[in-house]
Amino acid sequence: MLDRGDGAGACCSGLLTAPVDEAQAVELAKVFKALGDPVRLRLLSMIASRAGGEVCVCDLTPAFDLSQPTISHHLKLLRQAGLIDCERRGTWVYYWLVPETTDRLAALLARPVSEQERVRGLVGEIAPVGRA
Amino acid sequence: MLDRGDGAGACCSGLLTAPVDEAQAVELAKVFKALGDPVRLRLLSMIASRAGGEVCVCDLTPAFDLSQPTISHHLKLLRQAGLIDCERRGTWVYYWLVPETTDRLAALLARPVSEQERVRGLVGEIAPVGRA
DNA sequence: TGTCTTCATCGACGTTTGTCGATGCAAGAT
DNA sequence: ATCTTGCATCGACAAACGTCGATGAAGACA
Repeated sequence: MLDRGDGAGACCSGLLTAPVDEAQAVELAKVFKALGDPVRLRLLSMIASRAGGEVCVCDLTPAFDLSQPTISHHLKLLRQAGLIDCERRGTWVYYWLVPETTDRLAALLARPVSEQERVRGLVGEIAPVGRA
Repeated sequence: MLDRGDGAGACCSGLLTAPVDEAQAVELAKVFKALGDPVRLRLLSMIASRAGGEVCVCDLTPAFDLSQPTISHHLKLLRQAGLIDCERRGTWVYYWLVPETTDRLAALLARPVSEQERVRGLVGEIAPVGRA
């Protein structure tokens, strides 16, 4: 999932600049679908914003008015989408963000700078990327 | 939906830097859920990547192996999520992207630059934002 | 060994979703 | 006025989803 092995092709093309093919859309939809639930969004946000970068499940579960199996189920979906990963250490299980996945989503939703200029007006604020 | 009227508060906080509250998560989940379907992703991509910025429904429907009411239903969901908008001109209906919504999603999924440096190694490539 | 705690999996249930055919509505064409 | 075309809405149905209680598995501890 979220294969980045196709070089500069589909990986970096962006959702908004060229039509995505069906296979790509199926893979992408899985990740967006994982984000399409309030509980999972809050879980991801809690995990990602954690200071140490890790959260124990025992700290996540009591934050919701849901049963423990339900939280476990949502964490599984987030993990299958490649958004988080986990590890068992002794009695507890710790989850952390996979930033590469959210980075890729952000890049897919971002428009080229040249297109943003048409709406906003902050061209001079951004230094040219690449060669200075 | 996607109200930006709360100043610099929830609008720009970012999903990954601080835990989102429940109301915010509910609103955001609607948008991500709209993206969580391969057909809708392809529709959005086809609309957004269109040269003139607009697409007639009559150009979208034959691109899928689905019935016309189904395409119409998906377009409605995308519109309710604030991702696209439409207008009837004579016989035809034209759809276009609402870039503010995708911009906001991209910003929500983006990490602060300082955090990206820990993973990648291109600190010197990026000029400091704000004061030079 | 046995017990306790933490978390995942299972089976079930009601709700939501994606899809279809049938129908309705708006706007041009005849 | 009538027909035709383009698109939305309606009603129905199977599949997927979110949730729960019950159960299972892994590890700590006595």
